[in-house]
Amino acid sequence: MKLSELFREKGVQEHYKKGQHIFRQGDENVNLYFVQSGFLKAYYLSNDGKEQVKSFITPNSVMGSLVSCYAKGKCSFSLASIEAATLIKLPFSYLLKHSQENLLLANQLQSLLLDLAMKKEKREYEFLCLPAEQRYLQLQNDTPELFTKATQNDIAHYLGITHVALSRIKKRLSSNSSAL
Amino acid sequence: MKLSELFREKGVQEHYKKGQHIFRQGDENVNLYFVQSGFLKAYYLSNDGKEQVKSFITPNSVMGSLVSCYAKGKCSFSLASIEAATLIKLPFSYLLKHSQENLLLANQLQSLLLDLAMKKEKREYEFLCLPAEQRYLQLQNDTPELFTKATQNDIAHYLGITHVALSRIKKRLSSNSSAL
DNA sequence: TCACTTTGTTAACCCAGGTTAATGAAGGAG
DNA sequence: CTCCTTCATTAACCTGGGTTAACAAAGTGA
Repeated sequence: MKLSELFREKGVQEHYKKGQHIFRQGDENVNLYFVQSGFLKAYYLSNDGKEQVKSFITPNSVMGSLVSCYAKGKCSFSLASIEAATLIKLPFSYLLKHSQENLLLANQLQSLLLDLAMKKEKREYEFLCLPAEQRYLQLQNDTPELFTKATQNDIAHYLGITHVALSRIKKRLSSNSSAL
Repeated sequence: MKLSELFREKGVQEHYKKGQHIFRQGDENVNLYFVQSGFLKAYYLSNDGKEQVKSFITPNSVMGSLVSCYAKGKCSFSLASIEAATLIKLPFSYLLKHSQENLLLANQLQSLLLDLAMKKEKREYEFLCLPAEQRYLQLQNDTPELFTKATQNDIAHYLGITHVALSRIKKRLSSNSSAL
């Protein structure tokens, strides 16, 4: 059995309107979600009530709170749709159980996790080694489609800055490039 | 077969002196390392030659460059010992191959990856949502033993700041606490 | 149509942290 | 012991980004 089959056969399709939440920080949510269509953002609310964007989620990816799914904690972030979305919901335990008796599935979960780990490693690198301006350029390069869907505010919070700082960066970049 | 057995039976023990490198950024290194003893740091050299610490590695953990092991790229960071260390080296492909036919091993690799993913998620959260001072306090809380082994410089670079800024933070904290 | 909300830009002011450099303490190596 | 290197602290100066607020543009709804 393949992962996609498991989602198709055992998962439940759900529709979300723009701006709706799939789950909220503090919830217990033990599901994985496969994104069929739409556009999501995962974000943290910090202690002082400020929003910081953990990641944007595009179609054909799998999303969920590992801490809640796997470590039986509460979701450390919220998941909401930026664009009307269709998801397939599947309890993580279901996948875990099947992966304990099905090698193909176990290996698919493995490569999912390996890809996730490498993505997170990249983000860690960017926060450690690149200034905000460079992170902005990287993002433009890596996922240009994001700029048509997310607000400047969300993009800034993904980069770890405010929308005011992002606006300044854009101005700086445009004046530099025109000066060349 | 368990993961620990695989390391014990198929791995090669290696000894490193303080300050020695296990691999360097740009190398191809397809091994996983199990840390028997010692203390390591993984660090990036950014374009302008500055060092940033990706992570500290304590005994009983497994370390390696996923990008090099799994994605067949070059190591994106260097791995060096801070304290004399004994490691067991095992090609990642070996683990991957066996995990494709051995469920127990596949599930152990899985939980290794899940733990890694959660650790990285925590770090991402800290960079996004916490100021340097808070990150410092967290680190003190999470791994106090680190402060006896790593230099202020390494700790600062792990926090994403310079050792000068770290010194200022410490001063700020000590004067605040004495004022209470 | 007009009112209201959301979004993006810009300015003014402030502060945390970067940079550079001086100083001192600690620890080898000879 | 002396020299030299590594490590930590501190000061002076500068800059990028946070904060607040004003303003304009673009939706959105009644």
